[in-house]
Amino acid sequence: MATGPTIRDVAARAGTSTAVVSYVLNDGPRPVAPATRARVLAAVAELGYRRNNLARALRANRTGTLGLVVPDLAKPFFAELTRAIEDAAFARGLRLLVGSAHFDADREDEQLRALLDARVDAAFLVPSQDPTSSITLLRRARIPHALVHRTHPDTVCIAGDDVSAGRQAAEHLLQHGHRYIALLGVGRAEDPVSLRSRGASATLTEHDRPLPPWSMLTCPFPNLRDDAYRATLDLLTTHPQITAICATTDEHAVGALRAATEIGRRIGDDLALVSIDGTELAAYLTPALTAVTAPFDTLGADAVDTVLNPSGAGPTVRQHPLTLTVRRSCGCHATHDGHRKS
Amino acid sequence: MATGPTIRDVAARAGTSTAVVSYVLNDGPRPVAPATRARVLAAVAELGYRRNNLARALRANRTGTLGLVVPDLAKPFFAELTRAIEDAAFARGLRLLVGSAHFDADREDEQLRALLDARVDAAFLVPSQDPTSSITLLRRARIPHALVHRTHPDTVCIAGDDVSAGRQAAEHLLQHGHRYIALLGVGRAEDPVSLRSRGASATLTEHDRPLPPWSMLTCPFPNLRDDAYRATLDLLTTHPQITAICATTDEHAVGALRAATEIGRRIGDDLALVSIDGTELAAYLTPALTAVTAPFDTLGADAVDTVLNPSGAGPTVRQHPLTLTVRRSCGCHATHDGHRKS
DNA sequence: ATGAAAGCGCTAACAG
DNA sequence: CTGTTAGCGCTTTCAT
Repeated sequence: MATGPTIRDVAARAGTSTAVVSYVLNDGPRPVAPATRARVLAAVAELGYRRNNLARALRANRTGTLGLVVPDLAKPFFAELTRAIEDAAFARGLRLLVGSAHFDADREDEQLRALLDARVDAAFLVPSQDPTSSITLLRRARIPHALVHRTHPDTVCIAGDDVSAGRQAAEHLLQHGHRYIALLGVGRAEDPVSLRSRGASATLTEHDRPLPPWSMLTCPFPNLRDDAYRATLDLLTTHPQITAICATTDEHAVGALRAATEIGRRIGDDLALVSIDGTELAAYLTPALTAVTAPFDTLGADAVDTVLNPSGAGPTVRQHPLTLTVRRSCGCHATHDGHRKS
Repeated sequence: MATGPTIRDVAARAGTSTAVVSYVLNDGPRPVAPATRARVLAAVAELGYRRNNLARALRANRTGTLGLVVPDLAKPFFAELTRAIEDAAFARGLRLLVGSAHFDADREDEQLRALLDARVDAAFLVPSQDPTSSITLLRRARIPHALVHRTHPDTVCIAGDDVSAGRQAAEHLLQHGHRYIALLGVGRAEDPVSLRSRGASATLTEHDRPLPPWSMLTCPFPNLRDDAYRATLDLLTTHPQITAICATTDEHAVGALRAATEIGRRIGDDLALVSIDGTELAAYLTPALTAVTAPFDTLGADAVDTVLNPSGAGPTVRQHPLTLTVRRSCGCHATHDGHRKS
């Protein structure tokens, strides 16, 4: 409650008006004489004055706060994305409000409304399901916003180039000489899993290694890990000739890794595995996962910059390339921290 | 900029005053006649009025926002803790502002100041290093706050019972009949790693299995994983008689798992491993890690409740028990999702 | 270059 | 039970 000194106290101590103090504090919009400015700054220092951002926000209609809603803050991918966005926001002097939607559409809606009530300057959303109604909500709130890690024709989206990521993963496996390759993924509509699957599949077809239907394993959302586990167990049992697996997310890969291990196949040795995402989890696993890695920091920075400059250019999808990080799981003899050794 | 309808618009439409509208909206502090209340609510609905929390906050000196600073939002433990705290805050109608300190004291200080500038109602901190100066900052700001996952005599702390967690881990290993047990941990001062190490060590000593000095592996912070990897590699090479490892965090365990695997020891088979933390990462690994699991949701809920009711009782440490989750890495033949099978 | 003053939208005395 | 009104602390127009 001891709200500390106000701009009036500073003005009084500096022997000037609140207007001038404000000009000094904000470097404008009007000029201030050097001598006055010095007195103001001295007063600020002596009083330990800190501006009340609430009042500022009310007046300026701008809070300096951004908002982010993800399906689950604790999942490695979203956690890393959150860190990246927070870093970018912090670097620009902004704060970040976060919320988990628990993969639930209603909860996502509530979280979004909470952000709007908090009067965030802009909002980011990694939608849990079909983003249509969320986009409508955001549009009606007339607040700058962007979809992250997911695209939709009606708004601005910051995403990875997932089709290319799928291609890279498949290509790497092809370079290893694999002929029997399975694909873990095939999600809904235009989500990353689906795009990556499409890219991988296209590449395999182009190299005369079309995926037989039985080797395209569909894993419902959001129990990716366990679904991938079961699907892989099944596949390896019925089709032992498989020598390589392309996982469309690290979670899929985790499930595949467990299934393969239980069945006695050694990943990186007699079974190759390449993943897509490249969260730190991929580096943690044993063997470390070769993965097409998402550019988290770039995504975060671009997301923040994009909502900060509402170019008004209408819906767009800003795509950022993912890059291959070679570790052990593909069979390359790389060191465990990702540097290729042979 | 289209700030939407204000309380005045609602008052006008309902044919009453702003005061009454406010009373209706806040259920007090004064009573309102049912008929009037109904008219107000109708007006609110018709106008799609949403209260401006900025103005409310400025007036009430209460933002409805909590703040959290952790060393790294993307690390599994902190990510899960963040989710838990956000869930608890959301359940109580509050928002959460987050910040990463990057394990840096100065950055932590900046993040804390950012929270204060945002006028959060209360703040949580998982300190990156010695929390003394951060505590001073928080105290001077006269804002309710709590340390989480770390204790300090000068303030209120929400933590796990880490000594007991260490004991539980060691006991489980002893029950398996292991005689040569190594300990991965031994952090600084009173941090969780150090407390867990102390607990484990005490239990081993009490059971006449004191840890020889060479089997207590110190892993500097925050490169736990790689340090644990190197330390374990070293230990297993020089002391192959070791049959069990007690890791004080999941990150230590990840490093140990990799080292053991590279050296040809099979975790859960000819080398037992028990970890402490129990993040989802533990369940993801192959083999799944038996771990003494932190009660994230309880910690989050208690943290929020504690700062919301500043009991004024002065510094305390509120301790919550961790519980053993048996999976594969200890040698128990549990199913992969943690249910004990034999 | 500076000061006075009008609000931003809301809450809560204070008066009926 | 309800209306009037004074601010919360700040920014910014309008004077000077």
